Amino acid sequence: MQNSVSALTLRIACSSCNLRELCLPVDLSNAELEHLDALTSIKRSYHRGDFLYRSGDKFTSLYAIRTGFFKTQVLHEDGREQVTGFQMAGEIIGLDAISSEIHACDAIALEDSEICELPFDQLEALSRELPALQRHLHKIMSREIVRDQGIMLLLGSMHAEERLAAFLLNLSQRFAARGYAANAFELRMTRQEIGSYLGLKLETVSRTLSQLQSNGLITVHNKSIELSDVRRLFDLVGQHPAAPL
Amino acid sequence: MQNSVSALTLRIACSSCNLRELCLPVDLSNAELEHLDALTSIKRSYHRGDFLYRSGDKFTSLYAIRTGFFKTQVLHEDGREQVTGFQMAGEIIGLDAISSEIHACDAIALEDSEICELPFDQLEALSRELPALQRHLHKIMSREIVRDQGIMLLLGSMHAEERLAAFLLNLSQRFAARGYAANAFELRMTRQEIGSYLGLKLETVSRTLSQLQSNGLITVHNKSIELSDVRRLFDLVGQHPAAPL
DNA sequence: CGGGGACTTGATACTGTTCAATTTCCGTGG
DNA sequence: CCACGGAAATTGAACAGTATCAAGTCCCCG
Repeated sequence: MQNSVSALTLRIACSSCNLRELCLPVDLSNAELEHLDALTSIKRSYHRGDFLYRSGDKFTSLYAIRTGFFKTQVLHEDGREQVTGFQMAGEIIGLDAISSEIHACDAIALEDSEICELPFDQLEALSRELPALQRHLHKIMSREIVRDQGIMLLLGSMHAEERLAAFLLNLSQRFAARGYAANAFELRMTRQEIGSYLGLKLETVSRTLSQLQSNGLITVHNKSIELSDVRRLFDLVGQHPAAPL
Repeated sequence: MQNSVSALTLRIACSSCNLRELCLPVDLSNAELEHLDALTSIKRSYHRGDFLYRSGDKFTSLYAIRTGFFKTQVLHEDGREQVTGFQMAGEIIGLDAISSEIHACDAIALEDSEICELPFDQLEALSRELPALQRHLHKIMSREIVRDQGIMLLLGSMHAEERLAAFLLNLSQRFAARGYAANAFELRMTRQEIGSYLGLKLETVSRTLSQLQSNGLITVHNKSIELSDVRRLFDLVGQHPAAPL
């Protein structure tokens, strides 16, 4: 479930791009696919630091990430901020805004990125016609709920070292699902952003990465990470391969 | 949004029970309502401690709580457990299972409760016919995502005192939305369950409640809570009336 | 090549945990 | 109705983990 990248996302975002091989169960006729293609005609590019949307913006569309990397964050009135997720190619962003029709968080590009805009009214209309699409949309939303609950578990009951192990393993699995190396990758976010996501201060993130390195579990050089002992990383998290977060 | 109890839930769970006054925006004809009533014919009762479903159970239905109080929790392989939410009358439970078609958490009654079972296949079919219902279902799922993100913020960046203030205010608002007293209520859960939900140990929960009491913000007698100074509770959380969590 | 942000590391402070001892509450059975 | 027993809750003292404050280094962008 973790490594099964959203089928809708990919089917949609990828009819016209390079991720088709990740497309999943949704079986549609060619005619039906044409409807989807019509729905997904709006493409857009963003540079690092650009906002895809801001908290308070009116909700109109979901966004499928075609390439690149985003973060979402909620800003508290008193200045506190919490990164609620990091999203990569093939993932859908904006689900939180459906409830109030106003975006509840900011979405910011962490590197140059391309998205496909999915007008939600049209998506709903089409999913009334296509039960497979409807089911898929529901699964995507449900998966987001499961993911969030995994993070609640992490924030509520794990120590710094375990949180970072879980975080790195999660990234690893998601990269692997996209055909990239599972055990060596570049972090797209700063220590502070990682810390915000994991409920830690940036110094603790830095220290803990150093500590994982000196224990031989990983190798760190700035933003480049190598997982040297995946086995022990899983042990730390207390799970065997195929984990939440 | 927090105090707007799920309309679908209520419309459904309440056509045949005593919560009709909370029913919300979904406008349906009588014929359409009959379909909903047909969908919601399965009622069931649970005693305190009963499982509504268990992690690993096959997913077939969502459940609308008609009366009572539930908790949901995820169990980690190494014994850790995390309470992911407390649900009360008018709320929908089971959304996390849609993604994998297997329940990802346990749902346990905290007091004698009644639920209305909503077979998900039928719900999906009906929502293809009724756009208002479809939209409503989407909003319910999205609201759950927003709620979870609020808890992430709480777990990631708040101190014990702030977490408890936010927790109590949230309960207060939800009771108020159901017509119960906002400033005096009984906790249905133990200190340990509160602690698990808030990422604290039960001793810390106890100590912090005592501390809030001696500062004059609340009055505690076992499970009975009185909010003596809502103003300052909101200040603690760093928000003004109408808050997440 | 210069400058500023990002990162690392150390020393110290503080919040929450852990361990332990009591007390209180509540359901059960006499 | 009261007495009993176990779970729940409170409180204290010592401890652990993370935050905070501060200094210095590294890296990348312009």
